Amino acid sequence: MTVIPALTPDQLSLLADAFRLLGDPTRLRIVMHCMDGPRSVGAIACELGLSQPLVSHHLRLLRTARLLRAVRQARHVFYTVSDHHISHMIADLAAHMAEKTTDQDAAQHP
Amino acid sequence: MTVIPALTPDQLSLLADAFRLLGDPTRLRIVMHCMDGPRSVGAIACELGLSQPLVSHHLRLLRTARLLRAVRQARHVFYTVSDHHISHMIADLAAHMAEKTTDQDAAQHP
DNA sequence: CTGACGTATCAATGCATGTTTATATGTCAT
DNA sequence: ATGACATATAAACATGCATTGATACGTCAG
Repeated sequence: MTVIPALTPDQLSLLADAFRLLGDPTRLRIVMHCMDGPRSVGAIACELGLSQPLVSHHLRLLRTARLLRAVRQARHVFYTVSDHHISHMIADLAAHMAEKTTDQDAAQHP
Repeated sequence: MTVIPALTPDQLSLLADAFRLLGDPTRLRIVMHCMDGPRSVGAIACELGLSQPLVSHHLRLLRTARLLRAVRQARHVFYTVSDHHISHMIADLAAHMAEKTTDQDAAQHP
């Protein structure tokens, strides 16, 4: 029973957008990969086995939503998780999933 | 730079699913509404101005993903957030959004 | 300036999913 | 059992979006 600070419709929309962006496995992998330190677009594409345009597209979405931050360095653009809240939240939930892999079929109807 | 406990593909998928479910504004409203205490399907539909089948459909998804927990009581089925991690995570990010509503257009390209 | 490299954009496609309408299942009173 | 209420399911429709392939933009070396 946690108290929520009564969001405006705009804030709710932003919050949902953040969750929605993290809801795609490809994007989630990208974000989590950027949590280990700054990564260039090409490095992400290579290390995760994704096409470069796809990575760039997702990075644009994540950057626009301020989940990732871009820094240009010579010809490369390095991406980092922009906010500690984001990293912590993902890490917490990831840990929670990692320990609680009882994984019994979750389809019990009341 | 937060460390992630190296998820398996299954765990990654589950994590992304959780985020994806929270990524829909309607579902997010439902979940946040259930954080104030147990709510029946009809109450949720009425108080959030949604159709009953739509609420039931979303509740099914949230229940299957173990984000919400259902308890039958007479003719009513009450839904609650099943895990403290979930509530805390949403509350934290909601607070983070609520304070950081500078809301300048986030489209600065490097 | 020209070429090579890294990144970003664009158009097209195919699949996933949120919503509605109608109907079924289940539970309690009389 | 019958009727009323609460919830769940099904089919149909519409929309959104992830992915690909081709191409354009920007940056540095020679």
